[in-house]
Amino acid sequence: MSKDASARKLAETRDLFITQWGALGTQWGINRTMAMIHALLLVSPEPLTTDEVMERLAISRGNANTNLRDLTGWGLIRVVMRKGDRRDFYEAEKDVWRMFCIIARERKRRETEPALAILRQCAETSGDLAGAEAKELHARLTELGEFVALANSVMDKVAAAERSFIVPKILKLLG
Amino acid sequence: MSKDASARKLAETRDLFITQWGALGTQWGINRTMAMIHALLLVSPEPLTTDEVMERLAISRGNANTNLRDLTGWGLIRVVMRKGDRRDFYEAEKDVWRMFCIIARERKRRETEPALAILRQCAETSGDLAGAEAKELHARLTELGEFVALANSVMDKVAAAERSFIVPKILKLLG
DNA sequence: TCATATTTTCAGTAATTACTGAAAATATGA
DNA sequence: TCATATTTTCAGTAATTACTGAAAATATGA
Repeated sequence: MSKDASARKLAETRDLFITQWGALGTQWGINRTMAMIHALLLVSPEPLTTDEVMERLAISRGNANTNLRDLTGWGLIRVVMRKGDRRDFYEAEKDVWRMFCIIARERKRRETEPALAILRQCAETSGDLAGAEAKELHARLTELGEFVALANSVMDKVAAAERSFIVPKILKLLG
Repeated sequence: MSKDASARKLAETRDLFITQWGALGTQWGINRTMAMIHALLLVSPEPLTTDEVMERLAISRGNANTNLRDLTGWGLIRVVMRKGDRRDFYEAEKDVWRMFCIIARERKRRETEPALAILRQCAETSGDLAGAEAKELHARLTELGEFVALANSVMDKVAAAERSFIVPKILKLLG
């Protein structure tokens, strides 16, 4: 294979990954563009500027800017500077375990914590009411709340732990 | 508090839970109505018909039907029959551990399995290419793929395990 | 088999979310 | 300070997803 053909194949593979990761993002409830930018930076050997991201994905400046900021907010990518260049360069967090922790933390924040808050509030309200039905409702909400609290604390600890420490133990346990 | 006032308070608490659970659903990437129907059935002491669901949530028949079917497909609710009545009645799965297993299984199916498929495919493609960049890409995709495979198998085992067996052990481990 | 109850489907529309393109704001170096 | 590079914001629009309402399909009992 010629050098050109090889480079083309490489670019094609990257693009395939980016496209598919984008499609996957929609399943995860994060928007396609955000997932694609993340994929692009994951497989890019060098940090990229906003303009490079725009060009590679054929998206507008506003779109690129918004999603780059969101990804930075999550901690999945970060800004790096190059001396003599005033532009921001973005690179992806490439340590898979750290990626996992970031995602776990974010999901906990967006999913289990709000659920817990709702359950506790409704359990409290229903706790003040009399009658068999109210008792049953209260019991159910309390049980759900306790379960979510448990899930919450598991996620917390898993996300905070070091990979080397925790994973083999869990696997052994589940074996 | 009078009996009427008490009943009203109870209904209000249920409605609050339903509304908030619906709002939460949107964070989880499942649609509002589906989450609301689930909440309604979770706090309903009796199984409900499609018409009752429509009325309680003020939604159309088509919407109710679609979401009831989807929830049934997930296994989060199920159809029960009453003798002498030809309508379908729906009730929620109320065992929290079973609910958790169902959600874990569904998320694995919709999130980690497709991710794994993509990573494996792209890793394979990149494995056939020559050059330092291709090698690096291949290594990265392979690493990610292995991590996702690991997460996959953990989810599998957790979802399949019995609550009483697994939870205390994990907690102790993380303590 | 037929009349009726019940569920399912689906074309059209409403609601929501994502994106563009251009203007405003900010940062940098001279 | 000013000119220029760069980033951010945002009103308007496009794209996507959810919902309605009515019609079609199916199931039930007589």
